[in-house]
Amino acid sequence: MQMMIMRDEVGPAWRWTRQRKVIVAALQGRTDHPTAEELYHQLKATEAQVSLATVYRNLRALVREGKLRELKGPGPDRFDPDTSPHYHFRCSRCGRVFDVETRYREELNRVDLGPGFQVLGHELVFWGLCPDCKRGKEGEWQG
Amino acid sequence: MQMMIMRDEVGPAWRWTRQRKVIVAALQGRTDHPTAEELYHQLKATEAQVSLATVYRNLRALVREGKLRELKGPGPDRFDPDTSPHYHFRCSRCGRVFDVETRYREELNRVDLGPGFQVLGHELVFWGLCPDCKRGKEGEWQG
DNA sequence: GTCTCTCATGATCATCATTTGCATTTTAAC
DNA sequence: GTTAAAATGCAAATGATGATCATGAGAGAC
Repeated sequence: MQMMIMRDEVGPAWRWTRQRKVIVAALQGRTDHPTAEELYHQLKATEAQVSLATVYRNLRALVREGKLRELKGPGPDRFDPDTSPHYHFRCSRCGRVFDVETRYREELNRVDLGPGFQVLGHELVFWGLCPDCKRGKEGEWQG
Repeated sequence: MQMMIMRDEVGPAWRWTRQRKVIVAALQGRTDHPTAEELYHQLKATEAQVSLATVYRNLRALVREGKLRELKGPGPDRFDPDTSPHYHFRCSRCGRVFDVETRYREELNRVDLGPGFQVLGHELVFWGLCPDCKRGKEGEWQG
């Protein structure tokens, strides 16, 4: 299911370049929230070379337009092509990020933090050990 | 209410140096989750000078020992002397971080993310406009 | 107090993630 | 095709943070 990314007209004209197509396609092709660097390496292996700066520039641009989510945390930023409301689990051992579902989204969206605070959204991140790392407790780190 | 920070004996001996006293006191004296740099500037103004490297070293050391919390996000890390369970609100405009309370902590601690996942904790961060920034929507950024 | 052994500090340099400047190439529109 | 604005690639610049290493300072033994 290849979801097209369109662009509402704001700011300078948007050009659908070869690099942008490749970057978006690569990101949408995986569900593991890669870093810019990881995406860059993937593309480098392809015939469709893209510079690291361009990967960063385009990922940030897409985030600015709300087409991607940017996940902060220890280590480099990760990017999530799924902008629908959902939460994440970060493995403390291998650093990988997984999607998770909970039933609290509606409630948390309505939280009142007191007078004067305008809440526009929230992030919920669980952390612990992922199945792989829990199983191989004494083993090696998996990238 | 000046809370003492003690240390359980693990690793090399802990020396209660002048710099450590000053850093901890400065951090506990504020509730606004400062960055290492902000803390450094505050101390620089004092007669009790401390190098930036030492500020970082000691903040990280205290985090490692669970005496402080480290808040990730856009911009440099912030530090919270309050390690009791609570959540945060980050102003998208000025970047400041505020403490918030919700009634979901117990429930969220018990969330089951599926077989194999060992959940050790979670972070919940709300974002939006703080009272100051909401009021002065067209004004300047406040640091 | 003072000796001494570690550990901590300060200053600088190194690194990692990311951004930016700029000359060159592409795209989208005519 | 021509053309102007926008995007790219590369390299150098940043910003936040960690590491190195010679020097300084706690803390316990005497």
